[in-house]
Amino acid sequence: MRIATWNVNGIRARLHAVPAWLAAARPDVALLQEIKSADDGFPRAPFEDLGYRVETHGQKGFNGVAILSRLPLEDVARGLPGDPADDQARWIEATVIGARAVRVACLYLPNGNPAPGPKYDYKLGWMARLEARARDMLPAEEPLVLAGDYNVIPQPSDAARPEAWAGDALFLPEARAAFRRLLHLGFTDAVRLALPGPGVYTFWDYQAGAFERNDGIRIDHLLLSPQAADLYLDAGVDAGARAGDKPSDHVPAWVELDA
DNA sequence: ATGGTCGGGTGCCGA
Repeated sequence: MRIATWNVNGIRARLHAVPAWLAAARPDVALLQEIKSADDGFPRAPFEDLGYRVETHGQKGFNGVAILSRLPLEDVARGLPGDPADDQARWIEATVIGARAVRVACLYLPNGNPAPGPKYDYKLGWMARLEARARDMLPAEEPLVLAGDYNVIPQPSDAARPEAWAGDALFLPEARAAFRRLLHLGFTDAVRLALPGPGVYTFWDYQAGAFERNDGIRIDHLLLSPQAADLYLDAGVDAGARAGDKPSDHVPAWVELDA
């Protein structure tokens, strides 16, 4: 079972790039973030025509997440628990029925800039709720993949120019510590496992020719529970997706499980 | 030090 995560930065703006990538890469499951679409505005047909079921948790204009799956889905749940007042669409989870059943969560973690400020507070609060949700899910001892745009640069080696990110909400100590707390519950960073060296990036700013200069950061992650890590086969990043026409500012990251 | 680029809720906001 190959599971990919991709912040598409607007699904309607990506109606060439995303179906073309799915047709070429053929992941079993694609977890999409920043669809920037309400549920009833999501263009389902191009994906259903490629054999994918479509489950969305959208909102008008910004945010929004979706699960595309060529395998059956069960027990779809929308919204990160822990704050009934939070109406931002950033979390959807489902069980994928392959040779093994795998629980997947698709997340779009808040950016948090400018920091300090209310947006950074919202980010840290959201990360505390994410840790609580993970603590709730782990005792089931089923293969679990928490994947998406984490908006966290885990280490200096995950940025081409770490000094440029000092003071940014993606790289501040509290956000990185919250990411480590999540990892230390027992998760494996799949892309780090496959590609431990520096220079592996999933995002390049649209501005100032960042991609051409390879001035990137690694902020899209696939975290594997112990039972999912036991099924790990391979992982990677498809940086070629940034080179086509009208690309997202993020590229897909993926993991292959023996499931 | 400044400005640079996208997508969408639009002539501004979030990233």
